[in-house]
Amino acid sequence: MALKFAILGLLAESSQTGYELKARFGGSVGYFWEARFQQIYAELQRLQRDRLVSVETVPQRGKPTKKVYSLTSAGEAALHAWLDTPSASQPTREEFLVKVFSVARMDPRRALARLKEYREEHRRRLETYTLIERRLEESGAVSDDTTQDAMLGRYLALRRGIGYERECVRWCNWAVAQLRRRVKASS
Amino acid sequence: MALKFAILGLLAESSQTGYELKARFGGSVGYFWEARFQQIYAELQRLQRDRLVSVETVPQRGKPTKKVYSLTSAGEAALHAWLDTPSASQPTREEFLVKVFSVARMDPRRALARLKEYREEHRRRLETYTLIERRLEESGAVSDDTTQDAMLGRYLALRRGIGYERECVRWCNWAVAQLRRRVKASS
DNA sequence: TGTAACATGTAAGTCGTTACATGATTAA
DNA sequence: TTAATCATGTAACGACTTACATGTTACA
Repeated sequence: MALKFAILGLLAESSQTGYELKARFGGSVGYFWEARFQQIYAELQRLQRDRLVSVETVPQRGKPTKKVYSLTSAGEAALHAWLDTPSASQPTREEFLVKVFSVARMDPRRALARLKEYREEHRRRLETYTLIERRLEESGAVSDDTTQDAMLGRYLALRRGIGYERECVRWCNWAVAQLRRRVKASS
Repeated sequence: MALKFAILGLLAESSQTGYELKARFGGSVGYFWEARFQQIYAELQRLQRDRLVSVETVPQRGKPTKKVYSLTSAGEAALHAWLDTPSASQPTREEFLVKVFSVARMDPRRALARLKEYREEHRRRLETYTLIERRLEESGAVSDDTTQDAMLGRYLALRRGIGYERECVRWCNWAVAQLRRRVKASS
């Protein structure tokens, strides 16, 4: 469901091809809902079948012919209806935490290594997000006080991403300390 | 993949039936990987086929016959191998944040209502988790300083859950303030 | 008499991943 | 000539959801 509406949401901003949508996913909704080309193309076909988007085939010189998708009024209505529906609480799925759950079965040194890898991954994400935030702020589009209408969703989502990654790294630091004690105790 | 090893991890603690596993999922790994009965039963059949678990059929009086599953040595080896494999970074999937991304398309008042529902959901979860933590601490099994070996994974995961929900609620509060300004501006 | 807890499944369908497949243009 | 960017797909498979299906005992 979410992919469908992530696409409709992006098409509401501007008509574009599947290829362009894939690129837009990175740097926007993609932080919270990734998708591969195959999935996007398949979804676009379904959306077209259901008349939520329309297509225009545009031949190009020097490049392959592309299909530009646009939101139809039915698509806009569907998007609005979905946005205004309370979200059913969805299960959290964090593979790494499933591993953490069995950490007592591991050699503490190796567990520590895995945990540090995880921390690095999230440190990098945090860095990326804060960089994007800085650029947005410098461009004057957003700030804590005033945010351009069109940027609001992007900004709110970005701040959530930053908060999430920051908290994640903080937990990692604490967990690393917990495991270090165990390494000492076992040596 | 994760479900498979979540089950193996629980069976490593003690042999049990699919029905019991489902119950154990709540209050433990279930915070980070939920599963329905159907999925657990199906997975157990696959694990049995692959000799990672063994089964004993136990007739009961007063209750239906049950199948008690145990980890085999092959199952233990598979669990350890998985635990010690670096986790590939997995995509985040948060449906609500996909909605947030399109918030500029909504009436601010309605957006505020949806956001508050989301906040309530996470407030409740936070409350549940902190209650569980308090009970664990009172039982003497865990603390910031010393944690029983068998409890370590449970405790680390729980603290992650608490951190996540707390940060989520904090973001909601900030986002509510942002939207409130928009409601005022539009009235 | 009904419902909650115990106990286990099948079948159909959706969502997502991995692998396979094609082909043009541009810049190094 | 090699890689990157643009551009779009199919097919097989695995993970997960929803709906359907069955039967016992204990307790209110």
